[in-house]
Parts: sequence; structure tokens; C-alpha cells
Amino acid sequence: MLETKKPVKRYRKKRAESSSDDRAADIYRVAAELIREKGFDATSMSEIAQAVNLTKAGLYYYVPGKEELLNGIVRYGMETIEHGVVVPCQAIEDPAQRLREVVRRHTLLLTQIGGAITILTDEINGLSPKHRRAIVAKKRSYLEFVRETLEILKLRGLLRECTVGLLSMNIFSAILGVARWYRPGGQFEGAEVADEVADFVMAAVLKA
Amino acid sequence: MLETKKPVKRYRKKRAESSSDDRAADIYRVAAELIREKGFDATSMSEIAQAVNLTKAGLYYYVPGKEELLNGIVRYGMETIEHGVVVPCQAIEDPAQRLREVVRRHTLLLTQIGGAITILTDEINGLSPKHRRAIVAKKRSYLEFVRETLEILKLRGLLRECTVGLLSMNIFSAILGVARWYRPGGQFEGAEVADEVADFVMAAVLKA
DNA sequence: TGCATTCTACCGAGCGGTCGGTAAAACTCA
DNA sequence: TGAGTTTTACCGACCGCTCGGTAGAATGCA
Repeated sequence: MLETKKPVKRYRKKRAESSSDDRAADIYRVAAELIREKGFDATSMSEIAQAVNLTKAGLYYYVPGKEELLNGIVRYGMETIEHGVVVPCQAIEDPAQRLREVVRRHTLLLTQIGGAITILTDEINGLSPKHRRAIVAKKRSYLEFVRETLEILKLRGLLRECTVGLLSMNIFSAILGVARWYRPGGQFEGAEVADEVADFVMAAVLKA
Repeated sequence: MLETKKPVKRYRKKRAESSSDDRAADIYRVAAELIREKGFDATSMSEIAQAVNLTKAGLYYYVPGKEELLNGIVRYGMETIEHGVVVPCQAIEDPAQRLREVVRRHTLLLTQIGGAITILTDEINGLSPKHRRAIVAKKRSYLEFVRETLEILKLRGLLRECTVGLLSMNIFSAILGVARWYRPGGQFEGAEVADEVADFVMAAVLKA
């Protein structure tokens, strides 16, 4: 996740079941889940602290501030998209296949580590202007990547007749919408949803 | 200590020309816009008061409380959907035509009175459990309406092969996603977007 | 005058964040 | 090895501030 302190065995009082690798990463993970459920403003530092068995003061030993906490989560989400979607898909030559993989992989990530990626798209208002600009820029370049893929499809006459700018927005709507309702352990598996969303998008994009 | 009393100099500001009757409606409208821009928690009652040229106490003459304010906005949004989408579309016999109109009309409303309808889908967490349940129930029946339309299409062999439950979620994703990016006065007209989203959905739904 | 409207002045609760302090683990080095 | 020292990991108490909300006086209008 993000840089953390030395790997020191802890066993203070209760809890501290080793299992997870390190405390700070734990905190960021739990915080991401809480923030996704209740929203950034509605989630207090005390709540987050309680959720990881700390007092607020104890929490501040690991986290420099609320805004930085959010920033860490968002940056992690962005990196996950970068490594898990953009990089592998840039290697795909066929534009239709590439688009399909973008949609499938992004949706799959959403179902797997929902917290960070959902927050990434929903809570950028809580960020400082500097951090917000950085995130917005990355999102824009991701959008551009998808747009270019659509342009290639258009050139080859494979695209349904439509406005490419609006089409790309619709595609992101379909992907990000999953975060609105999907909950792990529910009726559908992540892979199932990812395939279905990919089918949905491809049917909407390609010429009939 | 220092003298703190201020002179009782006061002046009377001319009231806006609007009649006092729709002052409350004005307030709800402005509040909806503010809340959509900044989020419910991040929008304070003082800000809302300022936006309608009142002090906070003055605002409370018209509004019983923050939660009730949100509830009023959300209920208005729900009624708008009801009268502007569900009722007119229930009268349409042809399932494909009906689905198309649902998507088009809902999207169009989103671009026209974005505030209330966006909040309707994004800020239900701020509601009291009672009010939240009521809204969730209405949303569910709306979803069911769309689902049934899809089932009819399936029976007639017009539906692309897919899971209907997931398809309906994808359709709502496409509609609601517009609220994420659309701003009046931008690059696209509301009607343009509504048609494009409707095309997108129909292409994704119907058998090729 | 009486009523509708809007004000000033204030409250308690909860927020993000800090401070001083400390038990126990980890690190020295004779 | 073990006494002395430093570091890690945390807590209780508290601070300044803003929030939603209220009491009651002041004002405008019929």
C-alpha cells in the first residue's frame, strides 16, 4: 500500500492477531471500507480508530491527518487501476479486445477491493487542491486512453454510429455504477459481474 | 474587559421581488444545488442561509431542520421521477419503446433539475432510517418496473443473451452516471445526452 | 396594533488534531 | 549476560473551532 515502518512483532494487550502484514496498511484498508460505506465527511477519525482498536491519539501515530489518509487511499486506488488495468491493456493490439479487457479488469478490481477504487471516484472533494489536481490529471489520461481505443474502432468502421465523447462517458458510467450496488458475498460473483458489464459495453459499442 | 457592544445601527434590506409564498421552494431549490455540488455533510446550514440571503436563524423559520431539508429535496426528486418517467412510460405498450423512453426521460430530467435527482441517489445516508426506508422502497419498485419490461423483451426473444438482474443494474448505471459529469451550459445539450444514453442502452439490450 | 419575518447572540456536542506521558520491546556495550 | 539507554506504540486529557439548532428581541407591513 504505502511505505510503512519496520516489521516489528507486536502483541500489545489483546488482538494483534498477527495474520496481516502490517498495522498501517491495515488501518488504511479498514478506513477505506468505512469511508466507502458512510462517506468521507461522515466518518470521524475516532470511528476509524475504534475500528482498528486504537484511540484517536493512537491512530495519529500512524496517520498524519485525515486528508492525508484519504489521499493515501485514493493514490493506492489509482495505482491499482494503473497496474491492474492500463498497463496490461496497453499491450493488447486489437482495439475491441483491448476495450473489453479494460472494462472487465476495471470492474473486477471494483468488486475485489471496492473501498479504495470507489473512494477514488466519489470523494475527491475531500482532497487538497494539489492532490486533487494530481488525481484528476491521472483520471483524464485514463479517459483519453479509452477514447483513443474508441477512435481506432471508429476508423475501422466497427463502431456504432454515435458521439465518441459521450460514448466514453457512458462506458465509464457502466463500470463505475457497479460500485453503487455491488457488495462482496452477495448474489453475484465479481468475475460474473465483470464479464456481464464487459458484454454490456461491447454490445453497446460495436456496430450491430 | 473590552467593550464589546456594537451600535444598534441596522438597516432593512429590500426583499427579493419574489412572493413570500415560494420563498420556501426557493430555499429548497438553492439548497439542492449546493448539496449536489459539495455533498450533504460538507454543506452547512449557514452556507445555505447565506445563499438565500438569510441568517441561519432566519433560514430555520422556513426549514424545520437539516435532515428534513434533505428529506424534502429527496422526496421532490422521487416525485419528479414518478410523474416525469414512470407514469408516462407505463402507458407505453411496446416494451422496447417503453424502455427507451424510461432511459431518455430519466436522463433528460437529470440534466434539467440535476440537484434533487442526483441527491436522491447519492445522499440517502443522511436520511433518518424511517425516511430512508421509504425512499429505498420507491426506488425498488422503480427498478422492478424496468425489470419487468426487460422480462417481456426476453419472452419475445428480443433480448441479448444475458442475466436480466445484472442488465437492469447496468442500465441504471448508464443513466445515473450522467449525474457524475454533466453540467448545464457545458459541451452538450441535455436532450442530446438523453438521446445518446438511450441509444447506448438500447444497443446494449436488444439482440444484435 | 398584531402578525409575519428576520435578526443578534448564544449553546452544547462533536470534530480534527496535539500534548505530555509511559509500558514494554529493542538496542547497546562492557 | 545483563544493566542502562533508546525507540516503538500507544493513551487520557485537552484545545480551538465549527456545527446544527434555539431564544427572544427587533423590524416591516396590513
